[in-house]
Amino acid sequence: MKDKSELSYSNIVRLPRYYRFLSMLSKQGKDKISSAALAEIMGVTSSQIRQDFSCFGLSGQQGYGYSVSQLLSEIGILLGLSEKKSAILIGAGNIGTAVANLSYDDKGFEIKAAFDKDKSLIGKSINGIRILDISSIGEYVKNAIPECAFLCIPEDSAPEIVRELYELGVKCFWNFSHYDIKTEYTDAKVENVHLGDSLMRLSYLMSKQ
Amino acid sequence: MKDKSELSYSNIVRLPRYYRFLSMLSKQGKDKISSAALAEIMGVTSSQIRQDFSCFGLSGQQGYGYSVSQLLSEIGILLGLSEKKSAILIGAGNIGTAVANLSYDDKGFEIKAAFDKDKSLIGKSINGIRILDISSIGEYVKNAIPECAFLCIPEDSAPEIVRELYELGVKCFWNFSHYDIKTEYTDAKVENVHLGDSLMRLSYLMSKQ
DNA sequence: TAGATTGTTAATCGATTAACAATC
DNA sequence: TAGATTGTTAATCGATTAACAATC
Repeated sequence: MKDKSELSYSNIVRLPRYYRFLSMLSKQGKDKISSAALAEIMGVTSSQIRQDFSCFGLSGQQGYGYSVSQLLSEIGILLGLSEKKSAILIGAGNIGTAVANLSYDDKGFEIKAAFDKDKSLIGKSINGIRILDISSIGEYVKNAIPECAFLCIPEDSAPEIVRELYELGVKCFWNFSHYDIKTEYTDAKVENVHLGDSLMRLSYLMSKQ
Repeated sequence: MKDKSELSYSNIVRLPRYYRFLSMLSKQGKDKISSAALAEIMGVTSSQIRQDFSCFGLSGQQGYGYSVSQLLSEIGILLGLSEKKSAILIGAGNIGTAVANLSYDDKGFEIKAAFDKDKSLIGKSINGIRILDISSIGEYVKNAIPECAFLCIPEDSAPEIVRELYELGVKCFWNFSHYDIKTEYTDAKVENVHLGDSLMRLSYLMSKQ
């Protein structure tokens, strides 16, 4: 197996998709799959699957195929799904509420607290997560030391919050704002969800022709 | 300018990001930018910018640079942001509510109605959008003929709804479910937002090393 | 004119696919 | 053993970068 850090971004992007399809097969009671059969289901080439699996350090059995349960468990480990990482939610508006209500049991995260500046929300809970005053975030982070922040706030307030969090040692972000964290903090670990960009791509697809 | 349909996916993915950075420059009052200066701001190479712009059919002036307002307006046209496309929202839960509350004025869409199966939601409104009974969707679509559906429902109910919509002529989807529309309906225009996949990638980034 | 910067061609790099020997 | 399928190497394809002539 290659060093994990050698995985290219193209590889990483496909990893969760493999996990999803293999979970489905597992639920269906399948425990043996060939690269050709999986390729058919996923709409990719069997070559790519074998190449990817080889990069991921996953092996099958020649003449037989791969074990679904084994693939699942190894991809789960690779993705770090079994290590619960603590997160805080910044912004308890519409997006924040939706994010708070996702299920995190099987995804390696746990939201410990939420923060908002809206006084009317403070003290309430979403999905069992207490909403605290954003002004208390420095104090909270110093004590609780969350590993990661889910950034569900508008772009204009993002730079300030990110700076504060980063200086307190929070360097991983699930970023729903348009603020470009990586260009400012190159060593931060960031996964962006840009709903606006996604929608514009749909607009493009619908407009052409 | 090349035929629009010749744009590769790598090109399309970058298009909204250019739009965002150029909007920012425009707000700052800049109306002249060189590929080198834009590259610096966006953290990419100037070669890529010139190549992309050339693919997009955008031109500058040799020895001078590009006009921000001109780029913005042409990328806006390319993305189809000025043609309002009608959409319906399927699912008025947490994600659906968040999606209903996004601003669509400048993104080329308008949500005409929302649908849910939860009787307690029916008749209410989110952000001025009426929530209708999901069982009336066939009738609604036949009359209103929306161009696009925003799919904010769990995966298990997605296949059935997509089939119904597709057969009624709705072939464009902003898909928040994990149901793989493209493999079933190859001519559908689909933009996926897979929050689970995104979170797993973050988990991967945080787990390695 | 001289300097700057585009637009384009060619070179490089990386990712995907094809082929097939290894082997279960 | 024969058939199936992996694992890997080589070939192809596409995307990114570098270079520079064209030209404002």
